[in-house]
Amino acid sequence: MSVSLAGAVTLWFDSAARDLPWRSPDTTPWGVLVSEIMLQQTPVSRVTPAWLSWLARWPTPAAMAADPDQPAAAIRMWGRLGYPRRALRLYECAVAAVERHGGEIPSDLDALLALPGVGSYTARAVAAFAFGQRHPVVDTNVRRFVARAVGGRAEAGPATTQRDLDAVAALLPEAAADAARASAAFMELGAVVCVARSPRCAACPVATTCAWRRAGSPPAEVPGQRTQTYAGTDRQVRGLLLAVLRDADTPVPATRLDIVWPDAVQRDRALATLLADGLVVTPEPGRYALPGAR
DNA sequence: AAAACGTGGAA
DNA sequence: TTTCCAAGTTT
Repeated sequence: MSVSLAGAVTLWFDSAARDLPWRSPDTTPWGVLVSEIMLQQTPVSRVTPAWLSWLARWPTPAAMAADPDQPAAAIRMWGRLGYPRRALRLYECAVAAVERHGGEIPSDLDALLALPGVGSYTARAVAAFAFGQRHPVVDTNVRRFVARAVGGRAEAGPATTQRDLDAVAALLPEAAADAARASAAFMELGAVVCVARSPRCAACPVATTCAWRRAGSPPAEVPGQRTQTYAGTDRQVRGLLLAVLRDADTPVPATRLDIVWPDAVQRDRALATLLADGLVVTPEPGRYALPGAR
């Protein structure tokens, strides 16, 4: 073997990396954290404009924490990225940074893991991409790429396990900066070449050594998981309700919410979970608003 | 450990 | 038109 897997993929990354704004060398750890939270289950194409707007308005955690319109402003700025609880978590991260870390995003992995909405993936991504540390960064792209290139399987398991972390850690170069770069490269390859549906193996820098290809590109073992329809779910109703409040500049009466969904039982249930999540408040009986809205 | 949690674009 | 899927986290 002339060059390691990480080396080959990193070399490819050097010329093929997309020019994403949060990859700019002057991006702060806060900017990296914002990107990682936004990218949780949301495609790059939709995140990019939201990230630019977010950082323009709140260039630091302190700026965000001090904004008197929070957290309503965060929820509004979040727009339609989906999973709006992430907007709340990001605001809470800003507050935590100010209260616990002198206004900075911490570099320590355990301190990162203690931030709201920051799990195993996001904490390691920030530690690696913002601080250049050597940690396995394992997201769905990396799991899929490693499952194929190393494991010879068409698909990865359903969730990130300690085994996944260990497997990726074993692939990383020793030098921290190289390891962080390799992690970004693995993710990029999984995102644009080693994709889920029709992998573009002709464009892959490690196609000749890929265990899955060597095995004849066998199909996935399990056909597929549940289809998970969206129409008619509580999720859709929550989205409709929150959209009304996002677009309103004063607290709205219940009648404004009643019209977005005909089933009162499901509507009330969705509203109750929004209240429980802290995404909606009742400033006065019978009226609803985003938290902190003035 | 399974299920909840949004949204929109591509196939 | 329907299904798949996108840099996950939390309970």
